[in-house]
Amino acid sequence: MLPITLKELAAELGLSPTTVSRALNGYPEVNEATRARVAQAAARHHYRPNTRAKALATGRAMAIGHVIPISTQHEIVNPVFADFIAGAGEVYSREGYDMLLSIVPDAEQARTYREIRAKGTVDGVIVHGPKEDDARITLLVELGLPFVVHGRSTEAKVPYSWVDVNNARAFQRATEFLLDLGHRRIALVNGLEFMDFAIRRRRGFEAAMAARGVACDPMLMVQGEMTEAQGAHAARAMLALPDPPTAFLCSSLLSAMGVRREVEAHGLKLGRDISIVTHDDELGYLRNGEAEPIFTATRSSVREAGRRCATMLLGIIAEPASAPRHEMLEAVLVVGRSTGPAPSSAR
Amino acid sequence: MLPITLKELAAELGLSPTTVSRALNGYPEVNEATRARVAQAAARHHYRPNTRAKALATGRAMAIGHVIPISTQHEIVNPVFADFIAGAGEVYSREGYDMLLSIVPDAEQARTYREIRAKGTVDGVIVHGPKEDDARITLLVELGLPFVVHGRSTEAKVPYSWVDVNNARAFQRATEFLLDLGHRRIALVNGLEFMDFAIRRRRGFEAAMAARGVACDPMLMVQGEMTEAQGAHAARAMLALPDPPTAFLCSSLLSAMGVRREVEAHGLKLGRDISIVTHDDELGYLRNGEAEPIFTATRSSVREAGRRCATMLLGIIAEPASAPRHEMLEAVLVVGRSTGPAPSSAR
DNA sequence: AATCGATCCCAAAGCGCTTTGGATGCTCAA
DNA sequence: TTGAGCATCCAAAGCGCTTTGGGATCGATT
Repeated sequence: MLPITLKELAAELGLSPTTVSRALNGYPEVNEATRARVAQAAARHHYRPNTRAKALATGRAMAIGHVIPISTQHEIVNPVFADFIAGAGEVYSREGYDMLLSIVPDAEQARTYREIRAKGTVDGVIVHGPKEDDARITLLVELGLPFVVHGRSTEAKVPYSWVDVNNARAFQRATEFLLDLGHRRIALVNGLEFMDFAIRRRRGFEAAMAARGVACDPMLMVQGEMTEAQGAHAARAMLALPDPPTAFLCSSLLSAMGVRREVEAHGLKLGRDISIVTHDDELGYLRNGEAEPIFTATRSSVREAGRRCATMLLGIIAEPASAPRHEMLEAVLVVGRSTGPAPSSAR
Repeated sequence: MLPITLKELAAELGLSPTTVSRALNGYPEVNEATRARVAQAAARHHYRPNTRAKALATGRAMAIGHVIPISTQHEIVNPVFADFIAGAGEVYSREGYDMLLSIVPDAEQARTYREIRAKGTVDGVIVHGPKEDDARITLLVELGLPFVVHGRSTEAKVPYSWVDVNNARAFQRATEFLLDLGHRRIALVNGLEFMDFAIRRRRGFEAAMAARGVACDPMLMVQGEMTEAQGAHAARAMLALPDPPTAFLCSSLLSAMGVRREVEAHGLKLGRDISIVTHDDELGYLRNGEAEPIFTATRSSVREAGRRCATMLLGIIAEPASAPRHEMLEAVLVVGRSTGPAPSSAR
């Protein structure tokens, strides 16, 4: 059962394809009575214009590309990606856009963007997981393909549009919060520090420590893929130190869960013996408690970020000549049961 | 900087578009010398045929659609989805296909498939998250859109192609394993039981219990969104029962982590006081330990399932008249540190 | 009665590609 | 010498849609 075409629909109605097209696209030069007739027939047949033909005729693909980097060593897809996509997808489907996904090893990113541009399958792209100095940004500017970066690239030399969480401030505040509770031995369990967000988080942490004249101990700072295992490993190693941390600052709920496991395995009690603050992306399947948060956390919805990115990109596509846009999301610090005053003297 | 078109390329080479097209597509009726010239020029200009035009001309979109249902109550995107997509994406990019994503509330599924079909944006679709009696299957058959279901739909009345894990057998074996260890009070922490996989898992569990003449206690069976919180909740409630379980069978690593947390919070030791077996989808960011598994688990890579589904679908598209295809993946039971003999008498 | 504007509709071109059905030489056997 | 056969190439149509540039029709205006 082949889908009905515009021409067939026109034939059935005794109209020209032109008129049917205009009727359906809301042009004024068509009688309201015939427009109604057309609309009715279209609905009856479940008619939808063929996207490929429409795209070819209009020059607009009505599709947005998401190029998801996949780290070649670990073959891991960033777990925030599903939620981000869900947020962006809401916006796209509301605006009649399709979403095109490419999951591409780091090494092939440039080639992929070139191809996407040449093949003309999308009107714009979202850049995921920017590094500190990300070559994709220059490339995309050069290619003239509209794009929005989810995150930033500190070292980028050209202006570009982005939506980002204020990672530095979030981690600075989290650190201050722990310092205020009397903690001095604070561990940082961070993401991979070639990722821009991870660098900013570390800087925020360091800035807060420096401002209070507390030294950062390299032994208490790790980076890595943000998994449960990472958190557990880090905690195990650090708790075995002669001068172990009294608090952990984690970049992800999964890491925090790993830390918690190890903490409890040591017979220590969370919020009394050891404090944990974590960043919380508010992933659908990984909630930080319900009404009351389990972990004290810097919270920022990655799904909302997806919505914002998509909205911004569609705006840019609608107004290509406009200046680069930026949107900074502030994480809120929510206090849960995982933090408490530093254990006074005893150790 | 607009991408170069076939016509322009032809003009530059002093050839007709026809010849250039044939040269690039490997048709025999073109001189090898000119083919080389064409190929070289194409490479120099990073030429790629415009997908929309090509699709329109050939009638093949060279794209596969994934329609991801989003449960309207919880707004949760199934966490396995990222890994599945990654697996499928590998296959697509290798075969020159694009991947189109629609994230759609349950209620709009039918409309979405209709639209996808009419708009002609894809050559086939993957159906995610089948229910016990899934209307999408009949609809897709009726629409004549090639598809593969990831999972099965027990009550479906028409033949269709699927790739599935043998969920029943996996959970049956897991249950037998626990029974062999002497457990009798076994709790099932399942996914939502309108999902086909969850039903099969329950049946496997029940079959194993029945075969040993052990009664299933409804108080020890819960279903729900498979999150850490779910596991913790379930465990808390069940451990408070007068006759608490000695073992938990979980449908997801996240649930299992929740159960573990609650178990440890009760001062019980995993593998000695309480056993846990879980299903493990081998998600990239949620590994069940490294060399040695943490949880005893029925393991089956969802990423591999993605690869299989994609491969099958491309096969069906290449050979549309062929009979429905099926592929059953067997989960392996890996033994970790979370299981041990049922605590003898003491309670 | 002739002109003019609206109003409503249509023919045809074009988007960038593939593909059908030749056209043009050139070689080689009869 | 001729025509069959082959190797190479090309013109043009067509995929399903939008859009440009009119063409009717008709009531209103002069």
